[in-house]
Amino acid sequence: MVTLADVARHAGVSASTVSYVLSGKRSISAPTRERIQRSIDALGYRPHAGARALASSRTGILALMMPLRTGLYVPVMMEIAMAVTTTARAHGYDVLLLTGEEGPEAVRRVEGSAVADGMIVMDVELDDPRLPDLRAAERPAVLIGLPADTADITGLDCVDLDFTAAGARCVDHLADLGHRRIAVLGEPPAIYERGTGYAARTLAGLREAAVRRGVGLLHRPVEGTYAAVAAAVTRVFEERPGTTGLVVQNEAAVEPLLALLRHQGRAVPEDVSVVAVCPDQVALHASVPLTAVSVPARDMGRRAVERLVARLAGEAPRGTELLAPLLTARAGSGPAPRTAPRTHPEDRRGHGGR
Amino acid sequence: MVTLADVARHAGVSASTVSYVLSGKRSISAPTRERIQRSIDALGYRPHAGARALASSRTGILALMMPLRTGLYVPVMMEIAMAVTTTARAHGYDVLLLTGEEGPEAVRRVEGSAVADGMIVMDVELDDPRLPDLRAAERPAVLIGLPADTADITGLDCVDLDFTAAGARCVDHLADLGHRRIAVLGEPPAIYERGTGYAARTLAGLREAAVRRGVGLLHRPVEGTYAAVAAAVTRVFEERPGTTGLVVQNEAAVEPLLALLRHQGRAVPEDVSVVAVCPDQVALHASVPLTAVSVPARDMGRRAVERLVARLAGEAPRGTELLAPLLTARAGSGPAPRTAPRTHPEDRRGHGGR
DNA sequence: GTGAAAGCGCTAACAA
DNA sequence: TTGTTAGCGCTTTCAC
Repeated sequence: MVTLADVARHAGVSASTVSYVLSGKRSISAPTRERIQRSIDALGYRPHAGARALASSRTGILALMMPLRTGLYVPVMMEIAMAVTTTARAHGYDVLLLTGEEGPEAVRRVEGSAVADGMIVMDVELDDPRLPDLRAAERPAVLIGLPADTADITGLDCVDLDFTAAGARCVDHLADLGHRRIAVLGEPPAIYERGTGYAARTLAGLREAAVRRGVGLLHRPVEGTYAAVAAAVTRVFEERPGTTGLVVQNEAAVEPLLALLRHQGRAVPEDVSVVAVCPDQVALHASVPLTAVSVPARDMGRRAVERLVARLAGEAPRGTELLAPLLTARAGSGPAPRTAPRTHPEDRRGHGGR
Repeated sequence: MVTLADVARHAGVSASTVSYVLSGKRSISAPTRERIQRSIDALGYRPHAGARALASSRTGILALMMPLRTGLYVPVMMEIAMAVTTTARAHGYDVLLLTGEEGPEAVRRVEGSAVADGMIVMDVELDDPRLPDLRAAERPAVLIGLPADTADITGLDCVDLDFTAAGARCVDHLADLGHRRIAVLGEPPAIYERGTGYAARTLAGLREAAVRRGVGLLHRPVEGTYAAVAAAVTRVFEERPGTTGLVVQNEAAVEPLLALLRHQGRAVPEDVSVVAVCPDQVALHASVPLTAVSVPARDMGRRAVERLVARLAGEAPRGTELLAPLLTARAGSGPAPRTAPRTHPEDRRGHGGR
């Protein structure tokens, strides 16, 4: 293995000079620097990560804590992870992958063994058990998601989509189009029960806007299966026959929903408008391109890294950063039908796949 | 920060004794070991990862190189990554996430800077540019996927599903049910062009079995959009009207396909049988539970880590391990219809969503 | 602008 | 069974 000492000898300088060429923390004369650089290239030298970590107490690694028990549809998580990784690389960092299931222990492990310089935590719950350890930690952490308490005050650093505004935006869009009765197909019940912040905040935004705009709102958590979606939608139309607007926040439910509406003979958007809260790609590739508030997974991952790197450089103060929701109108939504939609004979038949 | 020396002082022993308690590489008397353990707990000591890496030249980290440019549907990649991470943890390793886009340079970086003890490489292409560096590396690597040349001979270590057998299994299943004309909806053209091994191997298996069983086989690469699937399927039924068996190897195409068949009035499995090559979860949660050869993502990740860990322990020789395909029959496939399916008026209409 | 040298915290011979 | 000690390869003060 080629060491820094080898490079120094080859270039006829001292070890410290080589080190300073690498770190740029000292001005080096051009000739010396070039000579050293040639030696580095000639010998194929790479600094030993462990030695560097020991001497400088900086590892060049960011830990990313990612949920393990995501269900079937995980593009958002994946996109965040990849954005984190590429952004980190762009700043000279590598990414260590931790599973959320390790819980607070993983936080302590990273902190105690100095295996990473800081961490990014995904899938934050309203009352997350990792928060105490994250607050106590020396190393900076950035959360993707918001816990229940006001993050600013408690010294945490958060990045997230403004889901409250996103929910409101969906209702406003439909209300602007003349829809008076809206139903929401939400994430599976387990997500709400677990205390996942984004789901609760979206719902709050939906409700606030519904009250403000004077439109009726029905909320149904659903599993992402065809049968579950069919059951929920059928009930909605039975209980609120005049429903013409649908909001979906459940990636797995999007295609089942569209298939079902087609099956029931409800045209989108002529009879029913559908607005989704999901990644742009999902909305775009659906069998009917959907109007959607996009979940900017890439931006979230990127911003989280940028904040963390800034903190490591001693720059930024901590705080909460909410990304503004962006609604893109597509074929899935249109003006509310002027007359109540005709009765659908399918409403009385059973649905749910086969 | 608590160091090993602090623990030694607190317990009244030498540093090496503490080190040996931690590593278990030396027998320590019970009283001493317990006393030291109490000191460790009392002080909350954690070994410094960098110091350990420097002194022992072992980092306790496995690098995982993962494709970045996976399309929309990535459950398989995600599941492998998570299986790798949890299995690695179970063996005392952490996982460093690298993007495949870094290419051979990432391999050199890991090798040169000793940031990980070994690596796992996903998304291996038939003639992968990373192979030379992987072969030259001191540190062991395990590939998930097979390159073109016989891996055993060239000293690489591979884990993968036996996709050739998987393809054959699909055709055999349909042939056993009496189907005589089979069409394959494959991955997007780019996947084949890129030289991704699994797609080519599956196709080889499909073709071999088709010849062996004397059934007709049509192969169509498709993008995972409703429009693309609709176009491909419509063409298939026009060109081979008697087609009653469909094999899908394209996660994104599964739901569009089922929706389209429903739309065309082709009952599954009465008119058309559908067999998929995909993760069990995808097959199970489809709007029609599909007969499928499951891609055992979890097992692949687990086995890759186990092999790598064995190599790091100096045990195992390198070689290729192909996991046997397992076909699970579900509602999506049934006996071939005895008469040719009726003509579908939809065949003459245009499809493709909206 | 450059060099010398003292660690960083741990492991693993070598000694006892 | 335990202790002593020499590094591991790099960073960074201090000195010139």
